[in-house]
Amino acid sequence: MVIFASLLTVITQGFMEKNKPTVMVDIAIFTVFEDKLKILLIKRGSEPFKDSWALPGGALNTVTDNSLEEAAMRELVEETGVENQYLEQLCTYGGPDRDPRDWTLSVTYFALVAADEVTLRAGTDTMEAKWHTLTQDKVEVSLAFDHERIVCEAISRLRAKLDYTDIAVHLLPKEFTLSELQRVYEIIMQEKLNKSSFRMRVARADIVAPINGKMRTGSNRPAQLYQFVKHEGDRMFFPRSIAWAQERKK
Amino acid sequence: MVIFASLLTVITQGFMEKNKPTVMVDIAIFTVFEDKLKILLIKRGSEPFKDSWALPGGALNTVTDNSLEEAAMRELVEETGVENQYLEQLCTYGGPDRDPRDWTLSVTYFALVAADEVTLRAGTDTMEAKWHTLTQDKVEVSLAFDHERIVCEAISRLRAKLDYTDIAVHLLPKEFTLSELQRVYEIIMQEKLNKSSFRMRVARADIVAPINGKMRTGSNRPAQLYQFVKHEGDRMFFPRSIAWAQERKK
DNA sequence: CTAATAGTGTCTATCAGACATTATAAG
DNA sequence: CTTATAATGTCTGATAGACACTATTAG
Repeated sequence: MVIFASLLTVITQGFMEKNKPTVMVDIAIFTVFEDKLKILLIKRGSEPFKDSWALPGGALNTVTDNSLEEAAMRELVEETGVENQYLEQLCTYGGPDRDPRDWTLSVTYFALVAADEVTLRAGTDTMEAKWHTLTQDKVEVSLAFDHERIVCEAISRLRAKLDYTDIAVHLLPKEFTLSELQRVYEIIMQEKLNKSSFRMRVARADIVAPINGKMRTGSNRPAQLYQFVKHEGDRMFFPRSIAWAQERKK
Repeated sequence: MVIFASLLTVITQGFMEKNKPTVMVDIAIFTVFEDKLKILLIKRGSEPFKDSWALPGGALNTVTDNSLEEAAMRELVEETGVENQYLEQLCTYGGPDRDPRDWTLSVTYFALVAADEVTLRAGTDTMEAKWHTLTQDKVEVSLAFDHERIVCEAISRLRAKLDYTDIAVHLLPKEFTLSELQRVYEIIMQEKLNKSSFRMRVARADIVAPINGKMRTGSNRPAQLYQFVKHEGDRMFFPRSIAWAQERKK
């Protein structure tokens, strides 16, 4: 009986090994321009979900990919043409019904790119890549698979991290003013922030440095240009969180 | 024996199929007792890493598992005998060298259980489950695969979330005193916390409620017993983070 | 009484937010 | 001059941390 049971186990495991899930790597790539948070989507050229929009991604290939991060970075560079961008693992989703073809597992990432450095991959015969505006955390088009949920999760993470880290600098060009940085925070947080508080916090966090003598000119007082200063762990911890403070207002 | 051999062939062929990785679900299960943070480890009964300790886990079964979460929860219940514990996805690791047998992908979770509710699975012939004390974020035994890295990541996440959420209540029995709750925080944060500040924050967060009339007695002033109050989203956001405050001291 | 732990009160430094004020450009 | 935006200053309320203090049990 014991032998029979263990045999069953082996058989089951045998089937299981054969029935591995298909593993995908999908990325939510964000940028900010036109005063809006944007996400990069790909129009699907084939079934399932033909003509729907989806997150850039692809199947993991164990022969060519040496890590998940590498697979994600490859996809990111392929789509945006930009290397060394901010990339962070998000969540992993799995289930039998995510894709009608198979039990699939998606390891999702989220990436931040500066709009001015991106050159979208030329639209091929079947695939079209396009920035979509996020309004109330949603795009206007319907998304393939469970990608809508992934987008929500990605925005939620982005907003959470914005509150206690410096990652917003990755959305800006190499040189930027503090007002521009604050504007990015406001666009993503969907809240107006206090100028002096914001500046004090940014100064304390020590993540930007003025570029001596360089100013952004216009028909008003010129603004000091800053650049991002790399930090080990590149985190800036705010002593109080912006989100909490705003929570208190209600 | 012949049956075994042919089954092995099937298994091997399964591995080769379509360049898919083998998918594992591993869990870092924490508890607190004896004034120490503990993690549940399993002694491996077979190669590779025979006799090393590893995180509880197993291969994802696409035939029986309907989601990753379900697979993780099954593993958690199997090991601890406790249902409905705190379970959260951690990270996903993948690479060709994590396991000598195959390109593997581990979806890792972390779980919190109350020590008094756990009954460790009876040790079978080959597997032994045991709580290991974490000292300086390390166990005294060597871990299989890249599980040491996963444990580090899990502790780091636990500590981070402790700072702005209420998850520590999941490490305590159903009834507890505020001093006990504070002690759990101190054990994990490895810092002594201020009593009045801690109590004010806990009170404001509104996540525990006194159990009317119930007191813990001893050879000192009796302490009010509290119970956990479920909250939607079950998060308590501290207006200032404990960690930051302590960062400032240096 | 003492010992031990529970629980509260007071003071201080710090910080976010609100709002005002000054600075510097173009036209 | 006006307009626009940059940048700084001032005041207030909230709060974490330090530390002292009171409360309540057992023995």
